[in-house]
Amino acid sequence: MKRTTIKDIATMANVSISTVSRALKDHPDISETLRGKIQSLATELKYHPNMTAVQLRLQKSNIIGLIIPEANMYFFPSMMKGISEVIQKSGYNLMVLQSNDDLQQEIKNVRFCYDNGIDALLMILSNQTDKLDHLQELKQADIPVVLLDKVLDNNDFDEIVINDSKVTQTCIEYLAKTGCRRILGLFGNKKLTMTSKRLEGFNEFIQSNSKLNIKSECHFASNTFEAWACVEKVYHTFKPDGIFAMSDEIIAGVIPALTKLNVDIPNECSVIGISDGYLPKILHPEVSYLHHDGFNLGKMAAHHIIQKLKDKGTESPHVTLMLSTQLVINESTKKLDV
Amino acid sequence: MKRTTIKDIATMANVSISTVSRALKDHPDISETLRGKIQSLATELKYHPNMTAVQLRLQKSNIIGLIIPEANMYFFPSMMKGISEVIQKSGYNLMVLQSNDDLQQEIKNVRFCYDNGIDALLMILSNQTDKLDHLQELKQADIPVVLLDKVLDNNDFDEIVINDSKVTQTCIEYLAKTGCRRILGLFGNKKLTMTSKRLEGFNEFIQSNSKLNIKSECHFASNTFEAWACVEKVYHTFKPDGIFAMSDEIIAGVIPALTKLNVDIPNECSVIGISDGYLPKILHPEVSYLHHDGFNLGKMAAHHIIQKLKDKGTESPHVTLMLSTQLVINESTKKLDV
DNA sequence: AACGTTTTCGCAAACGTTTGCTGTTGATAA
DNA sequence: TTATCAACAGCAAACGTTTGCGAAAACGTT
Repeated sequence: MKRTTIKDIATMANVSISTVSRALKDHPDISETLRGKIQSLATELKYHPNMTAVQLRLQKSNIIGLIIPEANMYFFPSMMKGISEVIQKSGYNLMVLQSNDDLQQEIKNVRFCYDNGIDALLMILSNQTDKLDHLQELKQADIPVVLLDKVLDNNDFDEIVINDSKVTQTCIEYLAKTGCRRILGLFGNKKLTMTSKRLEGFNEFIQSNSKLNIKSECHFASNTFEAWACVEKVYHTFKPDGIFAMSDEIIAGVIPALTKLNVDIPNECSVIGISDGYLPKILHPEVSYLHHDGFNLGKMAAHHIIQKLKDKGTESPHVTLMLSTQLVINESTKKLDV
Repeated sequence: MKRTTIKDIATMANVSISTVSRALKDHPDISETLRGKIQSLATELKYHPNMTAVQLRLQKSNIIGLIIPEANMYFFPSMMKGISEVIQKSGYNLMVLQSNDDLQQEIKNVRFCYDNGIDALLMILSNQTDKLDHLQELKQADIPVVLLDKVLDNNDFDEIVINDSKVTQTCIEYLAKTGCRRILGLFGNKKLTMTSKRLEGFNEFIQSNSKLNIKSECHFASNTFEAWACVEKVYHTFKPDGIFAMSDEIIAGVIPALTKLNVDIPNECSVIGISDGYLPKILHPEVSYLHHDGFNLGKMAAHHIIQKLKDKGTESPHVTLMLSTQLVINESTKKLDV
């Protein structure tokens, strides 16, 4: 069955299509009576505007794109929830695309967004992405872009992040304060700026607190099971009394590994991580973590990009928004003496 | 900067718009030389067709919509991966929308998809959805719709599911075979067809094996922490020697609850569930599960809908595709005597 | 009765494509 | 020379909207 168009209504009501168009959006040019007649006719015929046509005419889609590497289980669900909540409230629609951590796919996705007339783009870079050429076109077309979470140095796009270095230091500091002196750092994909920032924080704390004489060792794992394997391999050689896991994915490998090794957490070895907060609750023992709040990150990002959409036209320098964080202490670490 | 259009190219090349259009898609009407000239001009000007316009003209978007309740951590990531893999390979694009388990939002999403000219729709119903009126318009417009995983009885849409009743029976059967005689069933949202099907299977096994004299008790929890609380409350009164958890979300509550209660799994109490397979690996002890494979479900659904897209026009009755499943036995249950 | 205002509505262009049809070349065959 | 034909390219309509402008009708004012 063909979709009813404005033209159908015009024919039936014996008026021009412009009159119908105006009547449907309560334009004062159209008399009360005619307006009513046309509107009831429209609902009767179940008329809904063809957004493709509207988009073409208005050069505006009300769609905000979101490109993510993959919908993994930890961070994205809560972040997407935050984003979509805000976006929907603002009358926009969210269109989610996945790059599967593949740069070529990411480029295609950006292309797709641009060619389909999205109004703005939220983006989490893939692991492979190390420059942002594919975003220049959007920039030139004055389409707002906001990068979340993973970012690159020296880019000129708005970004919203946590202070990776600082939060890592906070974690290590906690371990140190509770007596850990042999700390194993487990990190994710080496190529990510996020990883190097967190690694930086890790090393910085150790170095600037050299009086504590902390021994440390760092390793990289690109997923849960690599992290697991890594702990199994390293534990007996390095004998850590504290482990820092830079993400949920890593935490999910560390805990089972230690459990299998029959390590007493936290008495033999403390564990702390950076996490969105869900996973730590269902693991045993409950893991201490620096709360990297995906839900709020999403909300902030969405708010920010909608603001940019409103301010469109006014030139503004790019900004970096920093999300506040919080340390949550559970059973996987010793308590601080108060 | 304005986007370059076909018209810009036409002006520069001193030919008509139609010639450019044809040249760009290698139409034989355009001479070799002119074609080359236009094509290089196009790449030089970084021309990319405005898909909105193409869509309007061709009445086809190459976009497949996917509406999900929410991007929770367990099932959706792998499913989405399966879907997007297949869809991208077929030259389509996937547009993901979330209903947040809210029927009104789901209706809006369907509306949005329809109004924006998607070619087909994949859909996981929200918990609230109990009829499919909002999909009728798509059906009438001959837009393929495939329902995944959660379905309703007596609908006339294509669906792809697992045999909920049977897989549940398989789980309970395993518990029974390994000696469990007091089985606690933990289920999700009561209103879901999925839940009642699985509950049905549960009860059916118990009843049709009455000679085994199995005592059972069933409870409902709509999320991980409700499940957790439920186990805490029920465990000491009912004293189960086997627990069936109907989903990852439930499993994630059951294991920590038992751990806190100091229950020895599986010696005091076995645990088995229906799962996508990731979570069981990182819990301790590793959980036995009936593999409900999200990745494959996604792939199947995507293949099916693309096939429907190809077969468009040819009338066909609605089908129900059944995903094959597999039992994976880990440490959380006793082994079968061989 | 003549004129000015307001109300009410339609014409047509525009958004960027695609494509059926037509028209113009130049070459070939009769 | 003329008819035929292929090769090449443009015109214009169409997809479904929105909206500036102009015009007709209705009304009020002198």
